[in-house]
Amino acid sequence: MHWADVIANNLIKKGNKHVLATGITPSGPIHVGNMREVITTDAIYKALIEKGAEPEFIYIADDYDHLRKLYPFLPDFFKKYIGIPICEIPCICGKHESYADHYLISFLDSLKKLGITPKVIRASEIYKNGNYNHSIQIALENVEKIKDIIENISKRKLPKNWIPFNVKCINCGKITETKPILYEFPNIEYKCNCGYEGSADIREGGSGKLPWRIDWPARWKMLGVTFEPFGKDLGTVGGARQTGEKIVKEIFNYSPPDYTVYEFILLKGKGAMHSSKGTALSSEEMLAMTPPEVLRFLIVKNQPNKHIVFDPGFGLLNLVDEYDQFERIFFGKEDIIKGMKDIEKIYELSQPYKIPNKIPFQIPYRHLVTIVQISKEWKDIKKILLRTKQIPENIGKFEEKNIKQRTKHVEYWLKFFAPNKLKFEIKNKLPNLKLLEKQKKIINALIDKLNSIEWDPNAIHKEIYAISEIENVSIKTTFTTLYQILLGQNEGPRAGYFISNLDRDFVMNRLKEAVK
RNA sequence: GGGCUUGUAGCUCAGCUAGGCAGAGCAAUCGGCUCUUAACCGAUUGGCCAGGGGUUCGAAUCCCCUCAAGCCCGCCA
Repeated sequence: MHWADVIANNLIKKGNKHVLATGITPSGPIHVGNMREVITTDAIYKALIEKGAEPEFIYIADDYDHLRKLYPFLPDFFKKYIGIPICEIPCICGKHESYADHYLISFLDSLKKLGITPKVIRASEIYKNGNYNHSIQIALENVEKIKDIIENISKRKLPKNWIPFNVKCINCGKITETKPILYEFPNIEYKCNCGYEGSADIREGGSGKLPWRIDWPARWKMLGVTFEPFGKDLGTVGGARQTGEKIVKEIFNYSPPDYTVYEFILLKGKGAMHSSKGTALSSEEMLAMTPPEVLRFLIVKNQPNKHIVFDPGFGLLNLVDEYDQFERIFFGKEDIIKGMKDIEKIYELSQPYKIPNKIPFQIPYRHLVTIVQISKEWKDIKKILLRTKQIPENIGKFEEKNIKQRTKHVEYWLKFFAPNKLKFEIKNKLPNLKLLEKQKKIINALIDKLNSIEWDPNAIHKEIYAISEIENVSIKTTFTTLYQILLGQNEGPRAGYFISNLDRDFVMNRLKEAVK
């Protein structure tokens, strides 16, 4: 059984209605690793629906969290915003309402492409509109209990006058600099490092924020969360999940939600992703170089508790190939391979929206990698595909759009991630080169032959061999010569396929020019 | 120190939440006209499923122990 079904079944044992929660702080570019939380939850959400349950899927944007430090991608002057909630810091590009929105909007945009449509809740809103007030009051009534729980479980020593609430300074706007002096419902008198002294009324929304270890359990209760996955780092002993379980039971009187711990996605050769260390692949980048179903596929086919090593170089081609293979098997075009499990389910869960009712037209990614480098414009690419009969004349609009979209992804990949070994450029002028006599001889012979043969990969390939043999030139020399003339380099894509994709007249003229 | 995960072919990994013949891809070897790169085709080779114990008619799969590796343990996915 697929893991999403296993989890869904366990949830259904407890009831039919569920609230699945996810939460990612938009304090920087959201990377593919972060995406795992949302895609994992979406898979469970869809499995629940299929089984007739009534799940609700929510995403909480922690935009009331403060800026923790000056991340490497931020300009120096952002230093002054450290400690201020990210929804109250100006946007880094100036086009969004706030710092948080800058990252949040593009994240939500990615979600849409992935077919993930949770109810979005902004932490800043539920703080400001007072939804949290009751929880804040309860937390402040149980200071000692909460302190005990956190100190016992996390082995962390909290300061003497610690309270489970960070007051926001009304003067400097920071929530990290204030020290509480006296709490007497409903007011907290505080002193801020900026010099300001004042009083906050917790009945007023947005007067401050619960620290993470209390915020999380308070939220479970407030929103009725029954399932929420989290990363392995939070699952550790003494971590927020463990203190949260106890706090939610003993302070907020609510059962902790079910969960699954998900592992990190590692970048090949670089290890775990950290936006702050520059070793992250953002979800926008990923969605620019693959279709969304492939990103879903990557997450869905792996058990959440297994780490994924993702290779954005050659590995991406294999991933897309594998997806295409699953698709062929799903539609019965290819036999299932022994040992492959849950193929149908994985394919279904990989679809952002509807499952296609017939197999989409497939052109291998690797092949597109070659064609896209031959022609930049879609209409030219289409011409090649038609001429080489890789797509039928009567191709449907939807299918055409699909392939066109893939070429866009391939272009992006070539630009930013493809290994140099795979890149080439058709020179629009004959490269400056001096051919040896035997090279000229072979090209002349080719010109004669290529005129008359069928313009197809195998025929071209065979002709190249035949002529090399007749002229007694090493095959290597022939290939190298062709690449030099067409690409200005010594190596290139498989010659037969490659040349057949080029315009015949272009090739003939170029060859003639080369031996003039 | 604590926790989680992993260990299956030369390499990368499926198969473990259904206990029932050990599986793919790549590499290698051979063949397809002498085949250049990650868009070829067919065949062949290749495994004490980390090691030990237990449960079972039957274990890669479930349980226990040992060893090794990776990651996490202020915030972080």
